[in-house]
Amino acid sequence: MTQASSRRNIRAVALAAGVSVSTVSRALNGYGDVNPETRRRVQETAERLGYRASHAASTLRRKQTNTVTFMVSKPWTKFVDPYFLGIIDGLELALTANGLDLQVTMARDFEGELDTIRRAVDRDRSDALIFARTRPVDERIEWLEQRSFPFMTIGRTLRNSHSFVDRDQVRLGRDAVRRLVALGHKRIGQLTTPLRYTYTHLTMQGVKEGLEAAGLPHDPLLDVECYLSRKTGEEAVTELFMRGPRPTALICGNDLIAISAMAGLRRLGLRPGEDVALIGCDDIPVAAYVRPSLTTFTLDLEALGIKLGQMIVARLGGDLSVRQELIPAPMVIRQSDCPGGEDEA
Amino acid sequence: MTQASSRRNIRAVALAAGVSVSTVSRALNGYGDVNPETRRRVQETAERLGYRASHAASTLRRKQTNTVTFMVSKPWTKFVDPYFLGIIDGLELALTANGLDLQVTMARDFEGELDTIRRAVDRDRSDALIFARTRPVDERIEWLEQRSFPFMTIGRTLRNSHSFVDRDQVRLGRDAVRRLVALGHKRIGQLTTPLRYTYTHLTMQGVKEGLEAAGLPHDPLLDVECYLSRKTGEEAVTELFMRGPRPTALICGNDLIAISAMAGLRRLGLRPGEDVALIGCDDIPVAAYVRPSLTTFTLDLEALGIKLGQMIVARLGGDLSVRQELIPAPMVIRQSDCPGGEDEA
DNA sequence: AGATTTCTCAAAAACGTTTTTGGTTATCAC
DNA sequence: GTGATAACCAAAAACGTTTTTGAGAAATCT
Repeated sequence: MTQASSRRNIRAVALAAGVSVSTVSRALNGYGDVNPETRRRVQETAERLGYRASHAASTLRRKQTNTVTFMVSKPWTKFVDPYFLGIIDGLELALTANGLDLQVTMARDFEGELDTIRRAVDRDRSDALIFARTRPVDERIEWLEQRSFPFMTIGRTLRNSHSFVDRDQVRLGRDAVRRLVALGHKRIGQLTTPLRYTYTHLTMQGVKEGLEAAGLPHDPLLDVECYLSRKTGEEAVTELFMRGPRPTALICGNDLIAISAMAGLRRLGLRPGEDVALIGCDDIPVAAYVRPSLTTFTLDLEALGIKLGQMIVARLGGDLSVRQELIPAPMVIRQSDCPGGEDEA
Repeated sequence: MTQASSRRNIRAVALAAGVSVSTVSRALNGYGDVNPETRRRVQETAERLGYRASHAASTLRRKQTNTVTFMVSKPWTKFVDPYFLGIIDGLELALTANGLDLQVTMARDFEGELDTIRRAVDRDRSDALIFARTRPVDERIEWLEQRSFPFMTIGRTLRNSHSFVDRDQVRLGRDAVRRLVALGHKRIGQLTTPLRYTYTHLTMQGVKEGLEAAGLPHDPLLDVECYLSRKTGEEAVTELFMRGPRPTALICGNDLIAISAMAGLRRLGLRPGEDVALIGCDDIPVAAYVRPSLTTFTLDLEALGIKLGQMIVARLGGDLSVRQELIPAPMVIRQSDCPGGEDEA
């Protein structure tokens, strides 16, 4: 009808190219059963008219959205951002290379996470889901496994029955201890990220293993959990140094904890990087510029994102195998990890 | 048919509730012409079956997606993340309160930006677009205006014919100068963000106005443009202090520039916050913890995001008026802006 | 009582694709 | 020359909604 040509839809293209609607579809989607010459004409016509297939209609008919959703939780938002965006970056690269769109969505709080997932899954808005900040027991994972909806996480759980990518936290913890022990430290404390997350426990496990390997005892009194919204490294240090035997070195759950801990040390009259050694994690942009510059662990976030994307692509391509990848996080040594421990001998 | 009840669609609900398909639709979407008792029964049935309307089908039929797209450009990614996520946070709040979904998408590079926009617009994937990092002449805006597709920006252009939200950069520049002048500084330099962006020019304009108001000359030799990926504050400071008359104070385009400039000053044997005053911008989390702690400008990002969301909601509700809002950025005074200028008298 | 309005809902059309089915023409083997 | 095969394409069904149209019943008015 006349409508067909006024709206910019597949019928308009068919009309203009002098073929049927189905031929246009096959031609543009690269299927067989279409003469090369016809295909060329159709493509040209579509180009000329500025036609692009409606995503909604196409999603409705095939039952796939060609979209992968990355869910970011608000509690994650404020402080660990570089972590987040670097991954997105690589992920997007791997997905678009395979004709998939990446979509980021956000959950306001922990309760909202499941809602957000439901909105994406039940309403057929995406083919697969990705999220991070996994917890030892994670109801999001249970929910998704139950409906066998494709998903992948950054981080592990206790059961680990699903596919994930994760930083090698245990090794990271061991490496930090080994470095500090080599520098002469004997009382090594931790300012940890929230215990709610699996990766905190894994790091702590690595630290414990490192201490054992060095023949040192693990004193739980030297560990403090930090919540960046409420308890910064500054406050944690104050608490830690007031309550008992003082550590000579601190392994910090992330760089912001480490940098704020420096401020706390100064308030106690201690010189970070001289009286007390510090090691951070994440290598945020300012880590190289603070004083003392921060020894920390870096991570190729884009590479992690790319790997993640490739796993998702394989999964959506029908590969149902469970893949679990650990990415090493190399230490970048700067100035905050000073020698220490002489005063104890 | 039997199919209708096996798939979880509107027909299944209609069947189970003993009403017609159209009644289910009207009942669930809150339209009139449906008996309260019937509506209750339908809602209950839908709930029981776990039914949610397919987004694709619903989008196809009404011609709206109920989705707003926020486009973030990769060049933005690496360094100014908190800025980005804070806004998203508020935006999402305002949108979901009005039944709209937020979707974030990413452009790999400057060329990719227009592609990304086209993908969202031409394929009917969203009802409105939001993006930041506007440039004085911005082809994205021209493209969207040409098709009168609803959009809103964070930041301005030269023409400013569209709706936007922006930080009051000019005032910010003036405030910084006023503060430094009051502290006795006479040679005030700038380490600016990339000149590609409008907001850089606006800040510089504010600085210029501030200098004029104080009766001080503006020496372009005191200004250096920084690209964080290549030229950090550290390198900019080195260049600046080698080439001529040295400033006694530096207004920095963002906090990371300021903090890396501190490192540059130290390399020259100067003490930041004592020999040279520094003012940053953005108030990133570490700003309070570096030494000297950084005087900078903060911004209620969530509030900005909320305002943005409300403007979008109004626009999609049919309000075509152009709205332009400037958000003040209060200065938070810490230690890096020391008195100065005595040695010049 | 008859006419008119209001209320409630069912039927069907439409949105723009993709995919299945089947038909026509050309090509080939015999 | 006939039958089979292959290549190409058109027609129509289907995806799951929303919205328009209109029909029947109940209530109200004259």
